[in-house]
Amino acid sequence: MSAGHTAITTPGGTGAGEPVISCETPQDECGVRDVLDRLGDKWSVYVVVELASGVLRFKELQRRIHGGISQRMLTLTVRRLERDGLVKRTVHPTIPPQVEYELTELGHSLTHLVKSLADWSIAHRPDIAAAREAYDERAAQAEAGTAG
Amino acid sequence: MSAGHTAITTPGGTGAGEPVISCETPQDECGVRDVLDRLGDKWSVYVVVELASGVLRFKELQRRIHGGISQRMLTLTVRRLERDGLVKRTVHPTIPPQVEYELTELGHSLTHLVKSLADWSIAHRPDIAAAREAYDERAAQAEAGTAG
DNA sequence: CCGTATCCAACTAGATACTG
DNA sequence: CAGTATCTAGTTGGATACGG
Repeated sequence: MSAGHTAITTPGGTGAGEPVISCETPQDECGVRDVLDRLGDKWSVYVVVELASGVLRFKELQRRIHGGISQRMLTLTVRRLERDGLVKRTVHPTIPPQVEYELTELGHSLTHLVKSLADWSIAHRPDIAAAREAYDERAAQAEAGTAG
Repeated sequence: MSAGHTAITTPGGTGAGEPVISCETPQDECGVRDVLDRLGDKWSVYVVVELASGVLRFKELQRRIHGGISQRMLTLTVRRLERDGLVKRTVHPTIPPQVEYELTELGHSLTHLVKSLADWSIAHRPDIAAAREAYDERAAQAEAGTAG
């Protein structure tokens, strides 16, 4: 796991030991950008999550996500994931054609991260909601104060 | 850390114990979407990373990221982060004005996640690069085979 | 069934000019 | 210095029609 160009230090007196990400090439942000470019789009995470539980065919995958992903977007998404080696695509040359999707090992290793993300989100959702309310409140008041 | 509606199970014979994310409301993906909506844009992560090391003023922040974030985008980004309670904004009513940005506790707790993301990315970057090359190779060959 | 192609709407982001 | 406003370009995503 030799991280290479990532290091952790703890700033002054903040106490708890928050990680400070430092890298030789700050523009790359140590590669965080890479993962985010992969998962930051609208559907990739959904696909990974659904595939985490097993092999799925195209239509079935579409049905599960069915908050309503279009054929087009599902195709684009699985293609990208396949290209990145996160998803394996198996074509059975039957009639009608049958295509199965599953996570690769690499893809499975990602599910741990996704899990962390989910946990953090759930744990802090109330905090964020509160922060937003407070912010919007202040914004509204500032608006009122500025107007007139 | 009672996760609420996130659960881990291990599928059939895959072996290693990859997490399977399940939730009551699959459309929400257990809230993964939430974090990603926050970090998935082009600049948020950069800001969080830079702020992870300490307090920064607007201009300084812009300079550090300066792969080239515009004033506009930096403003929008820090505002969103502020609204979500990840960043604290302190205005010193001096002349010229001076505004300082720093991570809140909530923001700092996120840096751990970002770190994980970075680590994963760095660890698997070669795998992904290889997968891409292989994929593009295959695609090129398929192209050649189809043509003519 | 699985996918591609096309067209269109919405959003994100950059450049620039201007204000307090 | 910090921020807003405007205008424009690029990208993403959805609907639909069609092809293997």
